[in-house]
Amino acid sequence: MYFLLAEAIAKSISDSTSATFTEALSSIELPKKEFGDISSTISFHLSKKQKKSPQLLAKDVAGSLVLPDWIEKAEVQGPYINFFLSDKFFASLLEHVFSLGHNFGRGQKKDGKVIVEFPSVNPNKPWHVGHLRNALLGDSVARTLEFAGYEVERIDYIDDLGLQVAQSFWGYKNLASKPTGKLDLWLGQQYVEVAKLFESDKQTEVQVRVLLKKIEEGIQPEASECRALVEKCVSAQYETAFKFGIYHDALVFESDIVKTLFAEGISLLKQNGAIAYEKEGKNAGCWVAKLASCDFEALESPDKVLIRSDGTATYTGKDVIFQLWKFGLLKNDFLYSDFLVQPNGKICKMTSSKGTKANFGKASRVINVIGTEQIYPQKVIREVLRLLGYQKQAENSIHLAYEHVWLEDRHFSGREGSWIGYTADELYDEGVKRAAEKIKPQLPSEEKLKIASSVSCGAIRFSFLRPTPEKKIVFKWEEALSLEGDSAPYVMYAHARAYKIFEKGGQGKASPLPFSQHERHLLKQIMLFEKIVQDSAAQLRPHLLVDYCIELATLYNKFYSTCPILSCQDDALRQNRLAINFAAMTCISNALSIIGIDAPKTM
RNA sequence: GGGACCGUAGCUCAGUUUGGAUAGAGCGGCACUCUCCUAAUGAAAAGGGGGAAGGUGAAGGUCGUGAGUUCAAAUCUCACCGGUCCCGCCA
Repeated sequence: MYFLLAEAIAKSISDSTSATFTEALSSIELPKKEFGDISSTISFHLSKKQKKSPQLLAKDVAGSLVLPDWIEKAEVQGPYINFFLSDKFFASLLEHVFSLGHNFGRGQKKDGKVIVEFPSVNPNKPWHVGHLRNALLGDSVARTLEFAGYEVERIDYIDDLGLQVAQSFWGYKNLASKPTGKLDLWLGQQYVEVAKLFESDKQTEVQVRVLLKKIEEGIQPEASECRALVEKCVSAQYETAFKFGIYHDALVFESDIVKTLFAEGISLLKQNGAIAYEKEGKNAGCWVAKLASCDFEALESPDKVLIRSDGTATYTGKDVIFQLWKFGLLKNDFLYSDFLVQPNGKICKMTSSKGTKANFGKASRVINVIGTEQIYPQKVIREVLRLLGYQKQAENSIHLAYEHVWLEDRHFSGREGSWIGYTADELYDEGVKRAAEKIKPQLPSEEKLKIASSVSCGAIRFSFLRPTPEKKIVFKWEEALSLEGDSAPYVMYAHARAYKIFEKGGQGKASPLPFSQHERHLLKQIMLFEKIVQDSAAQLRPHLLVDYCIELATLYNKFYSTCPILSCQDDALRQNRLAINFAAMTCISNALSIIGIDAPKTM
């Protein structure tokens, strides 16, 4: 209803002034609540054209407006025109929320598919809190886009041909210790050992390189053994993912990209003239993208090698080919088999040498969730697509860049093992422990565990999603697991509170009785939900929803403490308040679901 | 050498993409509320000390610095300062 309201106001402004509808619409703002419910700065824009003072114009405009019945009155304050919403508007809003229920806020279906690729963690270690940030960002962006009306596909890229995996695989085959406990954790710890050996012992290095070459070339039995180990490791990583409500549609293995897409991708690159063969110089024998020819800053390295002199592709070369696949620009396609059934009931598929065809890829927009350190290579991918003539796909290649999670004085390194003690699993478990201490002791222990799990997941999601992605996070246990103040439990508790009242009093019935201050403020926030969903989807910034939830819960709590509901004697008023309570509950629940947090009935 | 991002209250961060009214939260700290102790016998607490789940209130700001554009700048432009990252046929 926010959009309808803004359009209605813009229309009445454009009808009675020289402003266009678009100008009028862009002049609509949300003022501080002391000034009014919604406002327009149109007089500033008009004053430029008409050479009159904005103050005078504001008066003229406000006097001549024909207002829809959703608006009680328009008031002029200096150059601003402030509108006050009518009780009728709020009653309609309540009916609107009632009729949509858990679809309240959902955007209309939009054309085209969006691929979100995340978190693409190397399959030889457990997720640490840094990987978790990537995964939560990707998951929340995917949820937001879905709720906003887009078709979304969640892809996870599995680099099963890297040096890291070869090192872990070598250790798995050659070292004395055998896996115990969760496989990803064991592999990660072992990788630290192997990496040291690899640095110090020439023979180990040679053996690992030989092994790497074998798995790259698909030589058996090593290639199959390694693939099996990688799959087991990803399964273990996904146990972690599921605790946080993170799901995927398909895993794409690098080995399958090499087998299925490479020949076609490379010939496409060569044919198209987008990349050039270097006969001499430092890149002699390589195929190189000449980035200086497009409007790439000339000062960044203008030549980027995509195909090495030995005919293999560089990282960026592979990424370009994978990106082409994501947009459906290659003829060859993967086969898929089932990877596993996820707790949400959906099967996660994986690319595979045998299996069936599926309709993954062919997206109109691709969002890669990758750290800021890869801004340059991601930009190269976009430019190469442009060189290939895929202008539109280049524009729709989006790098969702996020800053890393740090410890006070160092960053996380898989090789050095600085992540040990900071895995996503440990964080989650600690969160469950802390949450359990705060839950009503009278609840049955099974329910207590369920709530503690939700609270832990919620608190962590909140603390990782709240800062904007480009902000570095210094990891601190107390902050990551904060259960007080601006935190998920605060919002979850507001929902539980509303649910209790709903359970006892029902969902009420809205009527255009005069609404009190606190009721109006709460309802206005509910009205904004649709706008926040669209803003958040357009900007790929889930933290807007996090902030929205906090504000919503705060306004609900003010309503709760100032407007008695169940004890209200006046029946019509009671019904109205029950309706507000129900609408707030619906809105909190819907908003939380987009950022992957449960809305509990009790806690 | 070049480029990108970050810098807002003591701390952690919103707000910058789309310029607009008095720059917002949370945490912490402060005051009050509550409570216990403290006077040669008893009551009493101006003043002092301790505790605290909660509640209430107020305080806290050169928006990194300086210039420019504008009726209007945290927001746009430029320069500078501080921090981080990137600029391989590596991974």
